[in-house]
Amino acid sequence: MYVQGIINPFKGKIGVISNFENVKCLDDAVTLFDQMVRTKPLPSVVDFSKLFKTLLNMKHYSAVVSLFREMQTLGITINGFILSIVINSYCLMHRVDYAFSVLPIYLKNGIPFNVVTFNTLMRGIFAENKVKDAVELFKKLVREKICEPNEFTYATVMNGLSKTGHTDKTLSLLRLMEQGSTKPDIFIYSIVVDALCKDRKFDAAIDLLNEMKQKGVPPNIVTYSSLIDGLCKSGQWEKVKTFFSEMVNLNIYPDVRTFNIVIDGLYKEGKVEDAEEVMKHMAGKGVEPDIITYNTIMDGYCLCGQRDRARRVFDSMIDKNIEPDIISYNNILINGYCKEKKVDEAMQLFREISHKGSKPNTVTYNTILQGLFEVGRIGDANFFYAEMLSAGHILDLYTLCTLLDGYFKYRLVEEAMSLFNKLERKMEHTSIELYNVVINGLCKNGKLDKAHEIFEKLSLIGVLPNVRTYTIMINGFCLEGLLDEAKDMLRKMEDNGCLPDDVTYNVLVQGFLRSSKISETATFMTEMAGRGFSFNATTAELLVKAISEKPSVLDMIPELHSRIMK
DNA sequence: TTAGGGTTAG
Repeated sequence: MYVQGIINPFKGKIGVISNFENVKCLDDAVTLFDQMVRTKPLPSVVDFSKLFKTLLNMKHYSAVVSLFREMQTLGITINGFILSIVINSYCLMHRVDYAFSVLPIYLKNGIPFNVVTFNTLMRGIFAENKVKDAVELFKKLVREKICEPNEFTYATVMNGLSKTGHTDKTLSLLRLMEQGSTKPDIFIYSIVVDALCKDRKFDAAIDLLNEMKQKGVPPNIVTYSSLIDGLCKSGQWEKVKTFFSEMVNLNIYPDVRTFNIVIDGLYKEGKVEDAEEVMKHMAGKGVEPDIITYNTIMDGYCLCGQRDRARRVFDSMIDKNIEPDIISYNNILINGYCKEKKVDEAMQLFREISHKGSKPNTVTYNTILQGLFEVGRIGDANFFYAEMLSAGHILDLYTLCTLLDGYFKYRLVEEAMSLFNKLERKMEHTSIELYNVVINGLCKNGKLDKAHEIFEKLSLIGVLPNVRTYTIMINGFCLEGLLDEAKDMLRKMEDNGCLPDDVTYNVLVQGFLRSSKISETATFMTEMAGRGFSFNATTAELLVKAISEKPSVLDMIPELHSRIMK
């Protein structure tokens, strides 16, 4: 029994007290809804919005929509709270078009739009990667004074921008806010710190952290976790320790998320023992592992080639009554099968998952798609992609990159370009990562001119090349023996404030070595050493080859000499 | 006394 009628002695009428905490699943919610609509007098609109919020939290977005329609059919009063929950549901279903179609309902019912309406819509637009549309809406709100943007508005826009690679714009908005009346709060600062870390601008992130302290907006657990994540991913373990201690000294205690971040970082670097040490520390501090901890551990073991151990962890999870989720399946079982090139087993498991109560998600599809391409089963990959589309699955950037990369890898340039052109026309997925795949694919298939053309177009369409884009172009030029162009590109990237990384230098060195330009190779190697970058396997192989063909190479490259001595 | 913002998986 979820609804209890009680007499409210002050108002003298029957009110409904609903215990929404008892609503555990979709059935409970629908039962409660049915009871509510039959109660006389009707429960308040507040009760209905609480129920809708509960459904939203349980991710039953389409249920929100259908119950909302039923309310309308029954002529039950609605309000702005309910409408924004409906808009949010559509947005979370990646149907921002339907979300917009809710706007006329405001007008019909005389409910004014407010800043929440637009914040929710903007988040939905960003979720579909329509950066330009979102920014346009933001500007329109400000320009036409439709509503006053608040901290939430800025947070939404800045998060959307940073997640699509526009860290610089995020930073300018921060500075703009500091001048204006809506001052940046802890959410805003945390978004910028995270953006800077994802952009590998750690010094800037640390500067901002200090700036926060000075401005009286002290960093919290999220800010520190973001920074620690960035530092883990870039292998700066000393700094990880520093900030870990710093936060504890400030009485900000690492939570399960912080620990998961560190454990994940350690496994990704193959530091299994350190990861286990951190887990012990975590247990000692009384922080309970969650499902993500287990998934991280399993993923970590798989990465270190200890797949059997991961399956143990899998079993122990079940023993501890922690239900494996779709990520557990994705990370260890499906991904494991795919890595072992046992795609049929992966497919079979994929079919079984839904019977076990989990639902394959986009990552599941992407993993299998990638697995199929990996073993060259292009026809099956296409078939699987079609299945994904017809099942109404959301394609993410990874899906598209996997498809394009797969096509290019098997020299299916026309298929790749036709898919890319279709995507570009829709202009929904303008992300540098997607362009990187296309530019790389074209370069590797001997279509440097076309690749260059797309590269040049990037700035016109507002997509910023990143270090990988430049490296891909440099590699493209090197493959064609156009070493001057490769060097020009290196200069260009530095002029544009994009610093070359170890991959860039390895690519350059390989290009010059292949053309036997030893003295220039030596120059780049010295630069590499100065920046603390090391050779990768391919570079080392080429070097060995060059030396065996011509031993004097060794003397021409002093840098190499000292390294070999070491 | 009901709506909208930040950190971890491929």
